[in-house]
Amino acid sequence: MGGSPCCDTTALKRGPWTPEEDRKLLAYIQEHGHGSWRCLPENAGLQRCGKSCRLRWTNYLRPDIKRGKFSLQEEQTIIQLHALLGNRWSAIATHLRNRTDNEIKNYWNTHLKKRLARMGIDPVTHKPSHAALSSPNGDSKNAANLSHMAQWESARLEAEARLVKESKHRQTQHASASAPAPAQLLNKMATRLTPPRCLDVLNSWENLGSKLKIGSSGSNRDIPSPTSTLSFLENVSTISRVESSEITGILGTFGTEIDAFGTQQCDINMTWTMESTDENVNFVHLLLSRSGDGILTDNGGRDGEELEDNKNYWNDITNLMTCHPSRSPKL
DNA sequence: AATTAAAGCAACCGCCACTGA
DNA sequence: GTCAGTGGCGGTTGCTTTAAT
Repeated sequence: MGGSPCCDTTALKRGPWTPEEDRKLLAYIQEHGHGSWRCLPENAGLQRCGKSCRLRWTNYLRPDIKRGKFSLQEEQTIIQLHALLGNRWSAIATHLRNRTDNEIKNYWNTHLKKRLARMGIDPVTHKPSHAALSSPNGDSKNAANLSHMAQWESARLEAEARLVKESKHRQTQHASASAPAPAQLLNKMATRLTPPRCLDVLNSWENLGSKLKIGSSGSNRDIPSPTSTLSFLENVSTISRVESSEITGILGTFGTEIDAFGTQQCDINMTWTMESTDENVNFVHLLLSRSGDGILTDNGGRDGEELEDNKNYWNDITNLMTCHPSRSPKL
């Protein structure tokens, strides 16, 4: 783990943490909180620098950390957010409860990036590789994808420009740090001027989902064993001239940051991911972007533990789409 | 069984943003 | 406005484990 140390470490230990060090750090923080990381090592009796203690706590010892295999839902969320946010691992981590940015980053680099590459998707740009674009029967689908991509990109870029203008004003109004709302997330993203990214990956992931639904060879050990009727759909669509209050009605009960949409009529681009069986809708993730200003919101990815009546939830969404048939979803 | 290569991941560093003096 | 201290983030390293030969 190369490079020069971050501080004077002549008397400080480096490298892997021992169980005894973990115990000391855990016990100290549980009793006193971490307070100043700089002072913590001495107070806790550790021969480590504060930075090392903070890293060990945030990436390993924190009691709310979820460890182990990533679920299919988590993988999809990471890919979708990476398409929007790029390598903003901490921002992505705020959307995956109990996963650390470091763990997500490692998982992306060791699993997802390679898998996307095998699927013909450039993991940096999230655009299809040349080979994928020139597939014999993909022209019409790609054209539709490009249309949606253009809508998303347009909305996102508009939002970035607008939010850069507003950033100074917002900074004075949002002095207290809390979990970032999607608009705040975009604000932070905008200040770093991320390169344009697209959402072709969603469609390729859909293809993977379709293969999984049909296949029973079990060759892909990364995917949880499906039930006999598991279906998995992803889509991007645009609802025209919808009252955002209609969407509020659907999402409001799940504590969504729908307030960002206000109450006026607007065009809304909608990306959704769902997983269902005959009996249940196990997971629904909605990502909405208002055309014009590109304000984003989502439902955070709702799973079976959170959705009391998943089928009704999904029915509400599909009914809404049906009421706006001009660009209804391809189900 | 031994060796080598690849994968996984914890931990590190440098940089940057924020805050208060 | 400037500067130092601090915490957080993203990129990277290198040790350990697993798979392949």
